[in-house]
Amino acid sequence: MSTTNQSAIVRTLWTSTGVISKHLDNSLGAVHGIGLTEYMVLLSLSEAPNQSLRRIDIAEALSRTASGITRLLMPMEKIGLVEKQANERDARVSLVKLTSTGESLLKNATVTFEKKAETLLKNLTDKQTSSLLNLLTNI
Amino acid sequence: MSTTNQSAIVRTLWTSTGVISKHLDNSLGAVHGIGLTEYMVLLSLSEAPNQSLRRIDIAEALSRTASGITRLLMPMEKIGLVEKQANERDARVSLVKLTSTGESLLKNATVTFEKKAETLLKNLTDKQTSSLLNLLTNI
DNA sequence: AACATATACTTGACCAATCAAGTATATTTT
DNA sequence: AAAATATACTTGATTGGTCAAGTATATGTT
Repeated sequence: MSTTNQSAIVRTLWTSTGVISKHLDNSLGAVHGIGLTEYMVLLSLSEAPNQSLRRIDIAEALSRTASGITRLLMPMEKIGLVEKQANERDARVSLVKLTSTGESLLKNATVTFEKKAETLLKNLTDKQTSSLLNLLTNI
Repeated sequence: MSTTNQSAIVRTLWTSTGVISKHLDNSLGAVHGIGLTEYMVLLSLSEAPNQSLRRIDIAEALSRTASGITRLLMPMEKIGLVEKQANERDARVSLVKLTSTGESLLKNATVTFEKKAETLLKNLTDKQTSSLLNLLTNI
């Protein structure tokens, strides 16, 4: 296989993800006042044990830097979507926990997210969708 | 099909593209001093007739705003990768043309790009690769 | 011909994220 | 136990991008 094919994948991945992300970001922003990255933070927290994570873990999960996460969380904390918690065993870490406010916002935002995702991928058949998901997780 | 599946695609698309983009951006930056977006600009220009495009067309191609493109091109012009050209028929447009410097940098950068793309997608078989490309272009 | 609207860009103010450096705490080595 | 190193985070400076508003030119309408 020529590398050209793989380059083409990366290129298509980059452009299509760019378009998709912008649409989602705009929808989430307009309807719920949060960006796509913030949505991903809430999602990560909701799936974590005790709905709380260390900042680094969030950074890792979203492929962002620790400082990026610090800055991202500040306004989220201010509007009460997440809250800080100390870690008893390690004074360096400050855990981030999903609040009930954050949880209910996430629930609503997920409706928007899913609706938008559906329209963005409406060109794919059911079979294609699951096959695509399968391939992507293999990367 | 549940929308959950489509959400999962978008999510996977977002995270994996994020990781991939960062790797490519770092490689291109370290080796050739340009970012991934700049690489995409050069690529678009190289494929355009007369290797020149209007700023808007670049913006369109990369899903960026016109002002974003203006700012992106400034340093590229300064280091001689692209050059401004007037359009005789329409004084509003300022065409962007790939220079020979830009072209040769693009050629080198493409080697890096393809090598990196190959290692990033090494988990996929040939069949999977073409099937993935096929699905992505359907979006 | 004059006026209104649309298009192609640029600029100022802002935002999200990065990197490099700094602080505080934990862990490992000697 | 002390010193060196590693980890978790924060902060200042910078970058890449956005949006809103402005300028210049082109096109459509009366």
